[in-house]
Formats: sequence, structure tokens, C-alpha cells
Amino acid sequence: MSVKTRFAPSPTGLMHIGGVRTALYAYLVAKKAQGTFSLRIEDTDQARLVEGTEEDIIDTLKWLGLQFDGEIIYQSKRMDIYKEHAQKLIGAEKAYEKDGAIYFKTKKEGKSKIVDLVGNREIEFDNSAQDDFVILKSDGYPTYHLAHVVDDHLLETNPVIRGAEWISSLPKHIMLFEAFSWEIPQYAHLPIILGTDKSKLSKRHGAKAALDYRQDGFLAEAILNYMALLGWTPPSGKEVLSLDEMIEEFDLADVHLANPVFDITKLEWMNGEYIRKSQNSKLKSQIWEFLERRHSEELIEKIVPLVKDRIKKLSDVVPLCDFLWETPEYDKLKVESKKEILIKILEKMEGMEKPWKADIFEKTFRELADELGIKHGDIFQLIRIAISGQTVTPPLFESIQILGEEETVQRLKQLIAMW
RNA sequence: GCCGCCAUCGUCUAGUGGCCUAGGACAUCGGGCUUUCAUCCCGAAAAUCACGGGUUCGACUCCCGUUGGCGGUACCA
Repeated sequence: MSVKTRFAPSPTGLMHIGGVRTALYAYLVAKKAQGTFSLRIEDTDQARLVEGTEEDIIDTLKWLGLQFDGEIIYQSKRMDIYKEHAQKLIGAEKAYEKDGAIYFKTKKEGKSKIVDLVGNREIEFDNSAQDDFVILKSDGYPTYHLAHVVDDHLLETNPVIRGAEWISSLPKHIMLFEAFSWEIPQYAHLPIILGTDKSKLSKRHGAKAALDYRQDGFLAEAILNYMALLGWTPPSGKEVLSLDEMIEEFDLADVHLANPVFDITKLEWMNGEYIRKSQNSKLKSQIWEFLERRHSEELIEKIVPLVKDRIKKLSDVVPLCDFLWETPEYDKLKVESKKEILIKILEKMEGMEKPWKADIFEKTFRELADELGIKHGDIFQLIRIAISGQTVTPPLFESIQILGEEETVQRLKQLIAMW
């Protein structure tokens, strides 16, 4: 039988990072088996629908490159199907109506048991604890339980991949499948991602929507790679791996059973790895877009090789490089006592033949430092502060090249004139 | 409370009875390179394998219990 997986979020909130991993694993499982991965929107709770969240889910998958197959399935458009199946159960005396809702009559004997694909572990429940439950609400919409069973059977989902918070509903689902005389699909319940305080990752942690990470300067590939590693180690032991490599190596049986803690620090490291691996031309486009195309592509192109090893997120470019397109603000105290030296530096600059050459530039100021009896490093640092107002910048000479000799001299003059 | 899932360095994890005096990655600390910061390279510290019982010639690995964490306990998903 072919493998069909699906990502089935409810449009009741922005897609969060946990959803990313669920979608990713479902995608990997499908692609590995050359099966299909689809998107189903579980919009059955009218009261909790939040406008725009469906689009957010779609945009997130698109950004991540987790392309789904076929059309999007909306449960709200399948009302007749759920109703028909609920009626069927009533006809078979396996369900009954009460207070305008339809309840499923649970059997109270025996055990419900499955072998979960995650870790291949057995999960067992005693049916005696299962109370009758609603399958069709009085507003005509199905509950998750009915919709899951009907849809995943009709759409031939296998395996069903979802969060571990569903484990306790398993007996309900198993009984429903049995009531319809349908084959029970294989299940994979993914451990829940925790925040640093070990509680379920949520808004409380300032947890963010997946797309907020794009806003923060993270790359889709890095997010995917990091999320894949939350609870899973590829057999090869490789940590940095592409989507294709993940498809190649992924197996639900290798997913760790314990709930992992989301660690932004490692995500940042991973993102830096991807930035460093990037082609300069691609990185240029990404930074350019990230900065909302406010600068010329030529400028960004010059910056890229300078910042590539120095940033972990696209957003890091701003504090590092904004002096290149904005007049710096000087903290006068830092260099006030160096006024005399700055004047000497300015004189040297004005005396240098243009265009300035790197080796001559360096030689000139090393000699000046010797002349003045100060350390080589100190004089370059002083120039750095003079042109940027910062103690940390991309390489000095390269920055000056971007700035231009005129602007560099101008900034020095202005600084000297400040006091 | 009840039901279920889980338990190896701060974090992500390797480990499926002897190869473990427990390995890797991130983070941390130290060093090298270096005109800043990074990158890169080298090194260190960091887990009595939650605890207590078994089983076994031998347990991180198997079983039981305890503790702890998480999840569920809705006409929400």
C-alpha cells in the first residue's frame, strides 16, 4: 500500500514551531516512500476559528519548502460525509442522539492497543475507562474524533502522524475504526516540544509563530534542519543535512521518545552554518530582501563576503553594517583623548595617493603607530571607531573601500570638529 | 485524583547485555590564528546513565517499584 501522510492543523492560531516539525516529519515519511503529503485544514470549531491563520499555515509551508500534493482539504466542506457516517453508526446502534448531539457508544470491555511507529513501542488502554463521547456536535460539525477517523480512512492516510497530545484519545479512535469495520491505520505520535522551563512550548515563552523566525533573520533550511534534529539523530550522525539527505535517512522508529527542549542557541548556530555554506549570490539576495531592498544590490554584494563569517542571522547585518549607509553616532568620550592622533591619521590619509591600496594603507598606519609609540592594533581600532562609531565592524580596509575615500576623510574631519 | 507517555552532560543526543574508566553536537571556559568581531584550528570542564530493588557470570541497556516531568481527563483541536 502506498504511503500517504498529511499535515492537519486547525486554523485557530498561527502556525508554531511544533507544527513545523510535525509537518516536516510527515513530509519526510511520505517522500522517503515516494508517497504523497497533503494538507488538511481542520476547521470544525467555528467558535475558535481565527481569520488569517489558514493563510499563515499555507505561507509557512511555502516558506519552508514543504510542498504538499493535491488540493487542500477543508473539513468544513465535508459536512455531509461526517453526518452520513454518524447516521450510519446510529443505524447500527453504535451511536445515539442526545441534546442535539450524536454520541458514540463506547464498549467498556477489553483493551485498546497499538504499536506506535515512534520507537515501535506498544501503547495500551483499558476500555473500561472510556465514556461515551460526542462525534457530531449540535451545530452539525464533527468533533476531531469523528473527523479524524472518517477522513484518514477515506483519504487512506497511513501512517497517521500527529502530536503526542493525541495519545490519550487513541481508544476513542480505535473504537470508531472498529465500529466502521475499517482497518486501523498505523500511528506515529511525536513527543511534545518543550520550552526552556520544560513546559509545553507556548505563548508563555514568548513562543512565536514560525514565520516570526523569518522576521528574525532565520533561514528556512536552518529551521527545518534544526527541527528535524529535535528528537531525531540520523543514522549517519551528520548534524547539518539537506532536506534530501533527511528524506534519505529519516525513520520514525529512530525518533526519540522523550520530550525535547527547544534551544534557540543551537538554532542560531545552525543558521550560521547555513549562512556560511550559502552561495554569495544567494546570500546577497536574501540579505537584500531582508533589508526590504532599501539599498542597492551592488552595495549588498560588496558586503556579503565581509559579513558571511560574522553573522548568525540575516538581521545581524544591521548592527554590524548600518554605519555604511548611515552617519554613525559617536560616543565622544571613547576617542576624545585621541584627538591629536586622529589629526595625524587624517593628515596621512589626505597625503595618500588615491585610490588607497590595502598594503600601503596598512604600512602607513603601522609606521604612524610606531612613530607615535602606540600599538598597531590601537591605531586601527581608532580608525575603525572614527569611521563607524563602533568597536566591532567588518574588516577595516574593506569597509573603507565601500565607504569611499571621500566619505572616510569626511567622517574623520567631522569627528575632530566635534570638540 | 484518575488514565497514558517519558527519564544519559546546562541543552539536543549516541548507546538495543560485555567494545562505556559513557561518545558526538550546541553552549561555557582556556589556547592558537588575527588591526576589531567573527570564521577556522587545538584543548578543558561538564552525566555517581533520576532513585531503589531484582534478573544475569556481567547492566546505561531487561523486569518491578518509587520519584519527577509532560500530556489527557470538553458539544477544543
